[in-house]
Amino acid sequence: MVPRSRPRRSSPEETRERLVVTARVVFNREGYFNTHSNAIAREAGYSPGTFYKHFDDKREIFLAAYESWVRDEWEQLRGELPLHKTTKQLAAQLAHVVLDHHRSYAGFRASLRALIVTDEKVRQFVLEQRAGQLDMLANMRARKGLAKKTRGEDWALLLLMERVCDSIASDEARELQVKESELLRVLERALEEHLQ
Amino acid sequence: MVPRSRPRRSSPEETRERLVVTARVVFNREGYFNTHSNAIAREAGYSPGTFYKHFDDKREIFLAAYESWVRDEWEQLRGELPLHKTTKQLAAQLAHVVLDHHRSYAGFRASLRALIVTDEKVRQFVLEQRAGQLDMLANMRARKGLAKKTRGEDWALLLLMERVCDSIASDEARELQVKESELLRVLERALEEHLQ
Amino acid sequence: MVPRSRPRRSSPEETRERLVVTARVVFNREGYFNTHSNAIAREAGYSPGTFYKHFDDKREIFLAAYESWVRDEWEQLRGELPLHKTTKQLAAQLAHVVLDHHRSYAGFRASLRALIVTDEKVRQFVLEQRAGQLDMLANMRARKGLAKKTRGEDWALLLLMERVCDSIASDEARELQVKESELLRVLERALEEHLQ
Amino acid sequence: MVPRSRPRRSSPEETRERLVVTARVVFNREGYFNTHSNAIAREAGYSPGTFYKHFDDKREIFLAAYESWVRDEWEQLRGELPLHKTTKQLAAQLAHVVLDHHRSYAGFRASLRALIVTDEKVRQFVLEQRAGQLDMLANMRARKGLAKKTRGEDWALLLLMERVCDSIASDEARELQVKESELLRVLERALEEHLQ
DNA sequence: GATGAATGAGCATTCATTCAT
DNA sequence: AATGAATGAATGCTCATTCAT
Repeated sequence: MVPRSRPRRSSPEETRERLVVTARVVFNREGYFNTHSNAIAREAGYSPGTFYKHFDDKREIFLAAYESWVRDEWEQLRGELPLHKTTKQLAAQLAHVVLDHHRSYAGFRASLRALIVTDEKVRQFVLEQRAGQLDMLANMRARKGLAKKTRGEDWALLLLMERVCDSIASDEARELQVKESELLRVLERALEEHLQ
Repeated sequence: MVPRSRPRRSSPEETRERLVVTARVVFNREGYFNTHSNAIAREAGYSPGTFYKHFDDKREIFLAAYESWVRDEWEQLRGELPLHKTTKQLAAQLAHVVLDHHRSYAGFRASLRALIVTDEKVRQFVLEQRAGQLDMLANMRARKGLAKKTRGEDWALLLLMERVCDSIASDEARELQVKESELLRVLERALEEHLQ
Repeated sequence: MVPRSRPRRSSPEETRERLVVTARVVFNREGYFNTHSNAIAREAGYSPGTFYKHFDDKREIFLAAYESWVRDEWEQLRGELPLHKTTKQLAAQLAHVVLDHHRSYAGFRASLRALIVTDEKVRQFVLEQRAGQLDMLANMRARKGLAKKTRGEDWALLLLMERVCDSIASDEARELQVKESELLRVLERALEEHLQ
Repeated sequence: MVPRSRPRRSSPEETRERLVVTARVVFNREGYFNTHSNAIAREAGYSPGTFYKHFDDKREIFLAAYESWVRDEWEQLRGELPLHKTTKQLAAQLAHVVLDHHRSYAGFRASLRALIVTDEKVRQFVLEQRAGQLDMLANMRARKGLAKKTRGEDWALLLLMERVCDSIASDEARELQVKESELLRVLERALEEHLQ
């Protein structure tokens, strides 16, 4: 809530970046529908006017925040891929990276799901990301000469990972007395089987 | 959009029921955050005042609508359980029932996910439903003398079903060129394995 | 500034009328661009929401106020026409009626002139009123069997009346040490000549 | 809309002049209330800061623009006075010059009328201009030994000219199917009679 | 002299909720 | 039981103006 210290005057790019970073935090904490453009600006240390210099509306900064989050995740995933030898290790690492990301963005992701239904632009944007993930998975298996899977099997794997990670990240699992370790093992096994 | 015809005066129960049924439709169509309490009242053929005679606020009718939807689903699931002999048939039927429900409530469910994060009451309510589902699954396996599974495995199965059905129901899968039949087969296989 | 007393609940028509009457007063006093929709509502004794129940925006109530003013003027003019015998008397009366109206709406009229340029809807609306006035003038002369005048001469007469009345009504004339009586005499003479 | 090319640094007088010239154009095109100070600066090729180095506020540059326009008109009128012999020719020329000016500033003038009511400084400034016009007219007749007219008659003449020219310049007359030539003839006749 | 990022008071508008009828 | 006019706090957004560079 306390305005971050910042230089009194900076480049538009820095300002925009600061706003996006703050938006990630605020959307995640409060949800899209409880977050007001003025609140993002204030928490980033700016006034309402500055927000509207950089974004037409709340939806626009939400998409920017989503993009920035997806970019982060992909970068980390790409970083992990070449590092590990055994399928088992790779599966464990991938599950770990994805879970880590979901942990930071559980609240953000919940709003995302609601927006997809309502907002055509968000829907399109997310679909593109998803298509990219599907293709990456297929390529990975192809490059490594692994067993064929249908696109449906790939998609179901991604959905399982997404939903299980959301469940852990949002504390839902814990409150249902479900052990995180059991869930992670399910994920790792599913990944392993897929990458065999 | 057109107000339904209704008797000018009726019992409180009928009025409440009419409002809940309308709310299911409207929330599903527009999402929670785009639905205005006056709009529900109007579409049900009542005035705003009547709405607030029956519900303290918008959240309350949302929960009532959710409850009514869950009740419907359970009734149908319970109806299917005794009817089928082979595990395979049962798995197929369960997947079918769940998918059917998700199809009618894709929009509703998206709002639900966003509300869970924001609204403690909604969160509690949903958690109770989920706990019930988990227990039912464990009981089912126990009654039939099936192989033991961890609670984590059960929960992962429910999450997979939920998320896959949402993906089909919201057209997400189709737009990603994923075949519904492939997804359904994944679901059925997972269910079968679980109920063996 | 003090909210007018009003029944706690009344018909939409009465509310709308009260808002329009207040708008006439406020627009006239403050000018269109200094008048805020909330201020109209407040001064009429209502809240902001009530304003937007009846009007989409400020422009809409401005047009309603203009229409109501024009209607008043026409009614009074029509009332005068049959009453007077000599052309001289008629001319004096018409000048008097028009001046009276301009006196109450000097401020309103100034905004009107600015809006005509900017706002196409206002422009169209005013043009229709003006066309009506021109036709009325021609008809009047025709019915009384008076000397023919060109449409340009008619229009120039109306413009003279309008502008002179505005000048008196806004105190502009007085501040330029121009005697109101001299201006009125010019008007009456121009009218007389026209109606001869 | 395109910023004019200009030297990176210039004298304060040149900068101010450039801003005023741009302001005339923009105010005329968009109206006072739709013109933003930043837009004037940008269109003149300067930044907002520079604007406020030269003008305390928007009103000040509006007055400067008005003054510059009045100065132009007077210069042209003074240029015409000595050139023509017959009263008829003079009347025609004066009408022509005034109409020409109104044609370029129809939009500007509409805002002016609205501001006069609201803004005391504008009101005073305009009144001074008007007083000057009245005096010039009286002097003209005196110098030429023409028939006496009351100040009211003079003022009515100026108002007629102003309003008729506005009506032509703003296309109002044309849209009412009033012929420009008929209006001009009315003006010329009124002027002639006045200068006889 | 010029910049332009930043400001923030202020206005337009919405919608969940109330209460007199 | 039902009405629906009215509410008003809350939010989105603008734009004249400032000031550190």
